[in-house]
Amino acid sequence: MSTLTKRLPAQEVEQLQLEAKFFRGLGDPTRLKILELLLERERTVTQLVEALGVPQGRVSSHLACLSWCGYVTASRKGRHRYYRAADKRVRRILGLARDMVSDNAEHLWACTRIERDR
Amino acid sequence: MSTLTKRLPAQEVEQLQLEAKFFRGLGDPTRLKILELLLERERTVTQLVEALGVPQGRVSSHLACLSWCGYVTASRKGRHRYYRAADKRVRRILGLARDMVSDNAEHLWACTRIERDR
DNA sequence: GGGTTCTATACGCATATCCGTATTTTAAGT
DNA sequence: ACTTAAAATACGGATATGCGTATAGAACCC
Repeated sequence: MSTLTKRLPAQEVEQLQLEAKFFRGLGDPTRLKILELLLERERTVTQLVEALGVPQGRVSSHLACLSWCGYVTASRKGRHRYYRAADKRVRRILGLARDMVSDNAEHLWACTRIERDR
Repeated sequence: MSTLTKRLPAQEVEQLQLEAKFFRGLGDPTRLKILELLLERERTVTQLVEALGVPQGRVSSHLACLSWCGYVTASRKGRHRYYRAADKRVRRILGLARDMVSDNAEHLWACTRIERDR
């Protein structure tokens, strides 16, 4: 349980937890790359595996995560399952982040305090 | 080392790691609340401690993290140190996220796959 | 039904990250 | 210089999360 409930209404804390979870959905390089690829065009799991060189099971897991968070949607076509970026807002968020990161790259790179490298 | 280097140039992987780290900076409810408070107006650590009911050391740690990531800036005034949100883009990112989350709250809430509750 | 292809899930391990508590550092005020 | 308020950092413990590997499920074809 979050310590925040000490001062904030439970409902607001829940909302904050959801948003935090949402952002953690973007907190992994592989998921970011997947999203980038899906912003170009829809793709199957197998195509992503090929493009990324990451084991299939892991790609599926990451897609599940992205899907729960609402970043991607999927549809079946025959034997395959096509994934695509869910929303224009996904592109906007990634764009803003990329902007801010490039304004701040060295600084961010040096950060070893709470977030370590991965 | 990320498995991504198997297919992607090291430089691109570094960029993705930075962006992921950047988003993880927003992946905590307390930090989100701090940002929200700092979007209203600048505040000192002590004021944030009071508003949040969170121990001072932890607030400082979270601020350090937010600062490394470029979400907040600080300046001294007398004995105090005032923190403020760094950038209009911070507000935009949080706004977009809040939108997407509210469109997807139940779904996101139910996600227990990769991201668990905290 | 059996086989094949594509995708999703499970499990154990290693590490990242958050928390509680205590301590150190910084700088203002006297 | 000494005191004190304000803020930053340190450390151990607990949990979350990503990875590797293996396995299960689903849809299609014969």
